[in-house]
Formats: sequence, C-alpha cells, structure tokens
Amino acid sequence: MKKYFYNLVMFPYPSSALLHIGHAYIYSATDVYGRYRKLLGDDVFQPMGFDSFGIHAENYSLKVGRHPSEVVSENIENFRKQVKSLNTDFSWDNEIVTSDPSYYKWTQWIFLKLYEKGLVEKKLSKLNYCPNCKTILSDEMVIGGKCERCSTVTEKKETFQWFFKITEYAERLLNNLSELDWPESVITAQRNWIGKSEGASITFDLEDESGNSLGDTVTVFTTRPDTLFGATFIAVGYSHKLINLVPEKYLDAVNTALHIFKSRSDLDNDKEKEGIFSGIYAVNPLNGDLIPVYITNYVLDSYGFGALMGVPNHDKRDWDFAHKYGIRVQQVVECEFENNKNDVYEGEGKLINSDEFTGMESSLAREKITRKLKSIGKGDFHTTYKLRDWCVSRQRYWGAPIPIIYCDKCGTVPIEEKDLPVFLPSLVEYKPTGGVKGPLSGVEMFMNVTCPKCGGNATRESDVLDNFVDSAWYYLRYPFSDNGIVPFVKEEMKKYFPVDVYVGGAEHAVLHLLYSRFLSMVLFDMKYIDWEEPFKKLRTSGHIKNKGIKMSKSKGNVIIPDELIAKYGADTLRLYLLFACPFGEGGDFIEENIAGITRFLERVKKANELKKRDVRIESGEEINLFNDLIRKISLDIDNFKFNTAISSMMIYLNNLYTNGIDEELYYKLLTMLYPFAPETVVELIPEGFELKWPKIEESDNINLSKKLIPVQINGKFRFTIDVKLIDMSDESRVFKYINENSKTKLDLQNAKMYYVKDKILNIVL
RNA sequence: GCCGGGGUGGUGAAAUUGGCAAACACGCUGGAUUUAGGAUCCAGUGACGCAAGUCUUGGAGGUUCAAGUCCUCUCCUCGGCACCA
Repeated sequence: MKKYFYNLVMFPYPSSALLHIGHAYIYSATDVYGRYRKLLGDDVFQPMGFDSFGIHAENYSLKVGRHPSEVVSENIENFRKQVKSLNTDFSWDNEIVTSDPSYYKWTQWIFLKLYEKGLVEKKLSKLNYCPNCKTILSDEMVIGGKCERCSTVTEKKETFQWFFKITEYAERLLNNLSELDWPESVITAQRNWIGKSEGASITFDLEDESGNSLGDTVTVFTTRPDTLFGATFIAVGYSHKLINLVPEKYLDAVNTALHIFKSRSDLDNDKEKEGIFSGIYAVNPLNGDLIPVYITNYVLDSYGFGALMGVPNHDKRDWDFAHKYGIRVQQVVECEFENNKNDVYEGEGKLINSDEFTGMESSLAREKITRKLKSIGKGDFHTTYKLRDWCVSRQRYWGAPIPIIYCDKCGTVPIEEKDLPVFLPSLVEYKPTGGVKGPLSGVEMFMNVTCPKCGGNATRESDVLDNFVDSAWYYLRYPFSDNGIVPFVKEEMKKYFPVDVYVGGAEHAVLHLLYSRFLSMVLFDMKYIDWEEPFKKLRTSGHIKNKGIKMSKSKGNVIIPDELIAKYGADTLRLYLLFACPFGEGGDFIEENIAGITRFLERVKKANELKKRDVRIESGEEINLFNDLIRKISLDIDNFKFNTAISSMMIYLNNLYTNGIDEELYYKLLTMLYPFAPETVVELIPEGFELKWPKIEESDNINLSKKLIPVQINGKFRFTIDVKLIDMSDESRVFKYINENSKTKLDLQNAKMYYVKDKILNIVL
C-alpha cells in the first residue's frame, strides 16, 4: 500500500465575505509544494475545508446582522471559488465544514472521549468580560487589558467553566518538541508557553505579631531555595486564603487596600507593585527568622502556590518592593563582582550568612537546602508550569453544544454516543447575553431533556465548545469526511497519516498547534491513532503587508486577490507572491513589481515559438548547468525557498535566450515551472507530454576542461585563474603564473599562498 | 522586562553556511523600434572618482590568510509573551 503524501494547509475561518491576499499566499505555497510532490511521483492528498464555527464567524454575522449559518455558507461559497480561481489543486471531495452536524458530531465525540478518560472537568474560573459588548472574551481577545473590539477596559467574572486538562500533558508536550521538524521560533514559543520551572516548595508556619501561632501555614514556590536565608518578606495575591487570618487590628487597612487592588484590571501590566502588611509573620523553617507577610496586587494566584518569598538582595522585583516598603535586605550569595550593597545580584555564587550552608555553591545549596526542608517536612522539590488548563466553554451561540446533561438525581451526565450529535438549534436571538450563560440557556426546546440514565427531567449544558476544539482535530477527518458511522477508520489511516507537511501562519505557533498536539496525544493514549505527534514537519509563512502595515479589517487595508487575478492572471499572482519575499518572513505587497513576473511568463511563452531541436552545446557546460538547476530548484522547493527557485528559473530562461532555446531543455524547464504556473505550462506543452520532475543522471555530470577560481591578493579579489592550467601543488609555479598574468608586478619573495581546492586562492604579501 | 525574527543599493531582495557582496526582479538613465504613447529589444545602474583606484552589509571592537556570515559590546526595528517568583 502506497502512502499518500499528506500536504496540509491551515484551513480558513469564514469571518469575512472574501479571502485576502495572505490566504492566497499560503495556499499558493502549499499548492506549489503539492504539485511538486506529484511530479516527483507521489500520490498527493491535499484537502481543504472551513473552520466555520466560533467567535470570528459569529462576530461577522453580528456585524452584518444576519444569521451565522446564512453568512457562513455564503462566505464558504465565495472562499471556495476564490481558492479554485488561484489555480490550486485541492481534493474538494474531502471538504469539511466544522459547523456542519456531520463534523461537529465528532467534535462532541472527542469531548466525550476526553471526559471518559478523566481529562475534562468543570471548575470555577475567572473570565474576561467586556461591560460594553456585554460578552465574555477569551484571553486572546483582550489586548493590554482592553476589549479587542471596543477598547473598553475588561473586567473579571468568576464562573464555572469546562476545562480540558492539558496540564497533565505538559511534560510530554515539552519533551516531544525536540523531535519535530518545525521552525525554531515556533518550538521556542511553545517551550515558553509551557514554561517549565524547576525549584522547590517551601512551607512557612504563621504567627501573629505577639508570636502566637495562627495554626496555619503558607507555601511558596521558588526556583532559588538557595536564597532562603535572604528571604525578608512573603508576598501573596489578594485572593489568597491567608487573608482570612488577618488580625483584627489590621483588617481595616487591609480591606481598604484590597478594594483598590480588586478594582483594577488584572491585565494592566504597567501597574505599580503595591502591597500591604497583613499583620502576619512567617517563620523561616531553617533559622526561625520572622518574615512579614504582605498582601499584594501583583502575585498571581494561578502560578505556583499563589505566594512567593521575597529575597530583595537577589531579585530585582523583590528589591523594588522591599525599598518601597522599607523591608530589610539580607545578602546571602557572594557576588563574584565588586559587590556594592546597593546592588541586586541575581547570579549564582558562594553562600554567605546561611548557617550550615555558608560557603556552598548556589547550585549545590539548592539541592541541600531542599533536602533539609524535605527532611523536616517543610518543603520539597517542585516543578511548575505556566501552562494552564484549556478552557473550552464559551457562553456563545455559534459553536458545538457541549454534550452534557444535568440531572437532579444523577448529576452531570455525558450524552451517549448514539445520541450524537447534539444539534445546535437555529435561533433568532443568538446575540451573546453578557451573562454567565450563553444564548442557548434561554431556549426551552433545547434545554429540557430527559436524563439518559434515569429518564427523569434534566437540563442541557448551554455552553458551546471553543472554536479551537473544532480545529484541533480537523486534519484527522478529511480522509473520512463522508463517513457517518465513525470519525475515522484506524486501518485506513496508515494510508494518510502522519501529515507529511503542514503549512500555515506563524500566529498559530502556540494555541492551535499546541491543542492539536494535545488531542493527538490523548487519541494516541486511547489507541485511536498510532502516532503522538500530528505534524512532524511544519512550515510557517510570514505576513503579506500593505505599505509595511499588517492587513486587518479594522484598518481597512485588506487586499483581495480577485481583482489581481482578473488583471494579471492567477499564475502571475502565485509567482509574484512567492517571488516577492522569503516565504517564512513575508513582506510588502508591491503591485508595481508584478511587472517582472508578467514579463517572465511572456518570455516563457515566446520561447515556445523560438525553440529548436538540438541547440544544446555539447561542451558539457550546458548539461552541468541544467543539472545544477534541477538540484537548486528541488532543494529550494523542499526548503520552501520559492523566491530563489523562481529566480533560478529566470536566470536559466535568460541563458536560453542567449545561447539558443533547445526544445528538450525548454520542456524540462517548463516542467519545473509547472508547480508555480500550472495554467501557463499546460498551454505550452504538447498534448500527451508527461510531466515528470527531471532527474539528474550522474553520468551527465561532465568533467569540464576549465575551472575558474577567484584570486585574492591580501584578501582582496583581483582576478580569476583557470586551475586546470596550473599545478596548484607547486607554489613557485603558481607564483610564476600569477606574476605573468597580473597587471601589476607583485613582490612574491615572502608571499604566502592559501589555496582552498577549487574554491579560492589567496596570496598574502 | 523576557523570548524570537530582522537591519545589505533608490526599492523587493540574493549570497552554495567563513571563500569574487549586491544574483534575480522593480525602478531609473541612455539607445533602437514607434507618428506618438504603450509594449518590446540592447546597454548601463552600490557610493566616491575623468581614471587607475578607494570605500561599502546599523555602529564600535575582536578572531582569521579570508567575516554580511563567528565572538564581545552597542543602537534601531518588527513579532510573540508579559508581574511566571
């Protein structure tokens, strides 16, 4: 069984009437690659679909004031036409639309599978809320603490949400990164996003100012347990449970401060670090020092244990806080540089002022101190991650209903597989309500059900699934798009998977690509699929910009490919986009520059009339040149370096014009141009001509009688010589030849010669 | 603040990874063709210089026979994350 070459591109979301030039860019690149693989003899599987559920499509629908299902199908119709008009070769038979019940039935199935595996939970969570739009916002829709759409400062609302426990996979998601053929920047972004930190947990007993035990403790996470003896304050967030222990005397002051802290947005990153002494002291477990506890506006309750130990002398942020509130500073690590008492030293070194650990190196002390803490039950080694669980609840209309039922008797009951899909009802009122429940909650027909377990009255979950769930598994569905019985067929998957190359925008470096990896791992663990990593090879594109500015609907600078195709032709547009800039970097769209491509294609066509049989010069140079061209273009396409592949073809065409256009070489050139400009090439090749990527025959490599290399004098290029004419191993003969052929007389008495075989000759006088 | 791209002619950009910097293309200049415009073709086009030549990859040092490429410091810019203890 021959495996398909699975050539995948990120599918679009129909959140506008038309695709823009950026889509055309990515699809052109994908299509070039797919057609190239086809010419190499691969069976290429290159599907396309539409990510039509979610807030993007819904917002568009709200904007134009028409129902999402209506605008989505219209937009898809347009998109489909546009993609086809780009001369692309997608497998439309496998098209999927994520808002179609035949698709979202299986999205719901995936939710149930995760539920079955214990990877789904409902928990209390703070959500971003825009009081102006009256809607819950996802993190990515909050820019600098403000609503992306209306720039209103957002608030936090606390409510129960469904989560996928992606944090349980943090370590695997991190470790597998090393085996992926992905852009380094994307791997780094994921690594940072997962944000693994190794350190220690340290538990402090709590006392009041009179030294009475409060019968409770506070635990902190630190990456620097070696600096424990320098801890002079403890900081906790304003939601920390320790607030309940604040002594009477301090309550008023603390409450006033809390009120101020809470009134500000959590996402305002520029806010100054502030805190208030809680009246509580923590006892350093190793030396009994009393450390004041501060309640602050900057400690995150969702990271580590929601509390930290402040070591002002060895942490800049702690230093700033300590100085603002007059907190003692204690040095515990010797600085290898001139240590000014007024400086923070965040590096490592020998410990000082640390009892039995004094004199130890930081790295060793970290381990020893943690072990000591562990032995007295006051701490342990601890690893923490920045990665949070994935909130998949959306209080919106346009998404896959979460397949859960609430029964008074049986509690939370998952829908049975046979009852899928849970159809999304067609609503007239689908606007987000702004409450903690989405629009579905008001639809009795939808909400009221009988419990599948006991048959009693029950209610449906009214949240819908995050759009990222739809797109985290879509690539698995393409080969089975019309299978109504199962989501995918394991035996047949071998023929398609894994995906050979995945192409898309770098903006999905973290969320989409991380979620897809996560679901893939889960399905692997549940033995539905045979591989952990869905996309071994990833290539990301840069952005096509308009006068240096990223295109966006709000800026009104979006370029639509349609009129460009009408004006210049799809082949020309494809070539232009790929020639204009390196694929991974992107660049400005400069219409003026299209002229170069138009000329190139005209010359390609004109060459068809000028071509002759056997014009080829049999010196060997022509053949070597063509072999080099095949090698260069193949390598470039494999590396997604389309711009230089195209320029190589231009150079070669210019060369053909100069030396006479040999029919055979011309057709081979056309073959290599075919992935880029299929329409043009098909018109030029004779009927019945088989398009097959040209092969390099080793016997074709002709040993030339000439080999010119550059000669440098003192590192500066002067002229070239033919190394076939001189015995390069004999220095005196080389010097003699150089002197005879140099324009100026050179004093080669004490000259030294550096010769890199067949590359360069440098003479140093 | 941290992480990651990037900085090369008038412009978009190349440079086989340390070996002739500026390929290819746009634009521009001159010429041919044309009633004219457009299109096409030929020649030229990093800077300075009449020239021979000298200088040139954001800036300053360094390593090397040889640096756009490696090292140290520094400035600017775009993108991502952002109080992560």
